[in-house]
Amino acid sequence: MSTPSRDTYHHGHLRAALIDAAMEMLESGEPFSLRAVARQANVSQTAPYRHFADREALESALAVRGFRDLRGELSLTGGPAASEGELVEFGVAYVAFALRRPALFRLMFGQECDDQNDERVLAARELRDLLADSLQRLYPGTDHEALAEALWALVHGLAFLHLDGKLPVATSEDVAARVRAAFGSLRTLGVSPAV
Amino acid sequence: MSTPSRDTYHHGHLRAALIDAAMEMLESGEPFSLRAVARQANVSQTAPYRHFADREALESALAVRGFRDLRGELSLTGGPAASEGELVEFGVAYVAFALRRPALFRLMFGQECDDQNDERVLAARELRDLLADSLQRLYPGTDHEALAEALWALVHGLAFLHLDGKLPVATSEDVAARVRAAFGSLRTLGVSPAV
DNA sequence: CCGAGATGTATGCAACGTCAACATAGCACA
DNA sequence: TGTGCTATGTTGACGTTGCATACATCTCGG
Repeated sequence: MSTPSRDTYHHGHLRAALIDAAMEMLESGEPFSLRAVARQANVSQTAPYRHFADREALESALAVRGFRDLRGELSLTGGPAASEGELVEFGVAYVAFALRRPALFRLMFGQECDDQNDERVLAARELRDLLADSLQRLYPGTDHEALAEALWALVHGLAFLHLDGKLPVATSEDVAARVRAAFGSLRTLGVSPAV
Repeated sequence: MSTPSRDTYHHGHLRAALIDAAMEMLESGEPFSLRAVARQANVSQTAPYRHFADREALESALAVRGFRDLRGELSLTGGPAASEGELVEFGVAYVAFALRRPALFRLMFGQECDDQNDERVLAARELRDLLADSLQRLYPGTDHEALAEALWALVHGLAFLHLDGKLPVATSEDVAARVRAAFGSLRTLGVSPAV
């Protein structure tokens, strides 16, 4: 499956095969290296350099796929959230994604990344737009910029803190409940005396 | 300064010198390696292994110092926040720390860490306790757990998103203003229809 | 004063990312 | 049908990393 027939000198789908192999290793927990990826694709150690300038380029390709996947999981319909409850579930799905595919999530966010990679920047932007559209629909007339940042940061922070074991946790349902509780608790701020 | 007199065979303060050297490299942007750190401390490549079991142990030591530093910057007095405004400034300081010492912050959070390292776990816990104490004082009778998680996640997420360049940004004052705006915008949620 | 244990050193390994030089396959064009 | 160009894959090598083992040197308690 992952190893196309290698009876010809030319591989044919090397680029895709490399991404597949790298993603597979990433998901299975082992740290991926260019050499290991090449090995998995049944190809010489330096073959990847025909398709990726360097390791970072491969990582960006993985990140792009990650962003697309994440967006797909947030919004099953592809559109923005239609209710506040749905918005909260976006957050739940975001954190769930991070916990289910931790290595990929870290790769997408937890490191200095190539900001020159247009496709990668674009993919991240799509995610942000989905949230912005949702907020614009749900809270017309408010400061979307600030709210979008706050909510994204909230779920992003929850994801990372859970990932790092900084928050005590058990099952994935437990995590989901905590995400909802976090959203709910913010109302405490709203009804308290002004800053 | 960072290189104690090396006129004796035994270094004397090797452990501290190694941590200093590593921190210095980290702050100055260069990726630190055990070998490079040893070089900087004017010591053989394997000498660090007398003081740190492996690379991760050194990282944990750096992380511990980072947690202590961060806690000190959040609360200048050492105590919890006395007002909601002060709490917001905790958040501002948190994000500022992350942006001023990005490599250290990433080391503290942005990677799988050694949860077996007691000192490291403890240092992280101190941070969490500071927030919990503040909330207990400011909002008696609420669900501190959830609110603490939410607020920590908020600033943590803001820090990471800024670090990753996912949010457009300019000066550090700009960032501070955005953090305050993010806190403020959460009130929007509070006054909106129930979930 | 002397030997045991703490501390630092020398050497070497396997794996990594990367590069330059070379081999091969398939397509464009005659 | 043939010929050569270019994209693709291979080989071999360099310098780096983390780490382990065997060895040298110092310090201190008796």
